[in-house]
Amino acid sequence: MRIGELATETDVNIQTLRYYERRGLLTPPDRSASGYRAYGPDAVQRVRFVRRAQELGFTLQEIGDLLMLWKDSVRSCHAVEGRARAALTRINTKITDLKRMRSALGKYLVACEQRPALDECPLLRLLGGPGEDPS
Amino acid sequence: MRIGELATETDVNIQTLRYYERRGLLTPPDRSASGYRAYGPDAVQRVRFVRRAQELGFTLQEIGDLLMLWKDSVRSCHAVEGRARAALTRINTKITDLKRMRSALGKYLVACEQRPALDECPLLRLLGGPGEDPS
DNA sequence: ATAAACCCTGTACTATGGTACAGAGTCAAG
DNA sequence: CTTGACTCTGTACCATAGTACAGGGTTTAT
Repeated sequence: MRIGELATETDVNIQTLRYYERRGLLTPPDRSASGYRAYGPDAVQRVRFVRRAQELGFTLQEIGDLLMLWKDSVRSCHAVEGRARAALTRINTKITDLKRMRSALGKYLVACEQRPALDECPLLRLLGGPGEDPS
Repeated sequence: MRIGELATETDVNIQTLRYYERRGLLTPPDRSASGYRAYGPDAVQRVRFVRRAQELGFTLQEIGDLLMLWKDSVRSCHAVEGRARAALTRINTKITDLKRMRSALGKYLVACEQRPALDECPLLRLLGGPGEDPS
């Protein structure tokens, strides 16, 4: 299997596959006599692993760690759990931040909709104004 | 007021202030005879506006737009509302994505904790496994 | 008058996750 | 046997939001 087929199969850009290899996420495959990458069928599995892990919120760095840990699979469960917990914490933090943003922004939008006066934008006012207008 | 004082006052890095100026978020201030930026007191207000807007989830691009719109403040309320709505939509999308990640990851972690068997990590198993490494 | 502290521009680098392009070599079909 | 599709490496570039540094000039206090 050459890189183009792997790309089609996994729906991942060729450049991205080579990028993953550089990042250490894909094991450098055997090469044909002319230097073409020759992937075994496992490669598809591996690429999908990477994409699934990304969907779970792991960074490429963490995914690399995960793959390292996979090598001594039996003893690494604890370490993997740690990574997952770190990802979860990060996700929770982001959700909290975003919710805070959302509620603040939501308030401003309500003010905008109610249009208490016609002459100024409540959103800009509530932001304090960029300088000409002391809030 | 020179740039260092503005930086201290707003708790924003000097480099960042110059970056904001390049991005068009800060009006280029007057210069002293020797070329030093000389800010008026409004500059503090302006920098704080930028930071507050960032906290609401606006990108620097959008903040730039907001500042443009501010110029014709009366007629721009609608346009501002549009930006805010875009930011809100983006925030909601992110929250949804993150919640999906969190619930998936949470399931795996539960499996990890319950440790149904001692010999393999459920998290890696549930990810499908990275493919047996031929190395 | 000299040293510390400050400021200037321009450029390059950080992290994150890729994408694009140049210029060369290789493979398969007509 | 040539054309088109594919692949190779290396390098540069995209967005985002900055940060750092080199190599100068300026201001201020002693």
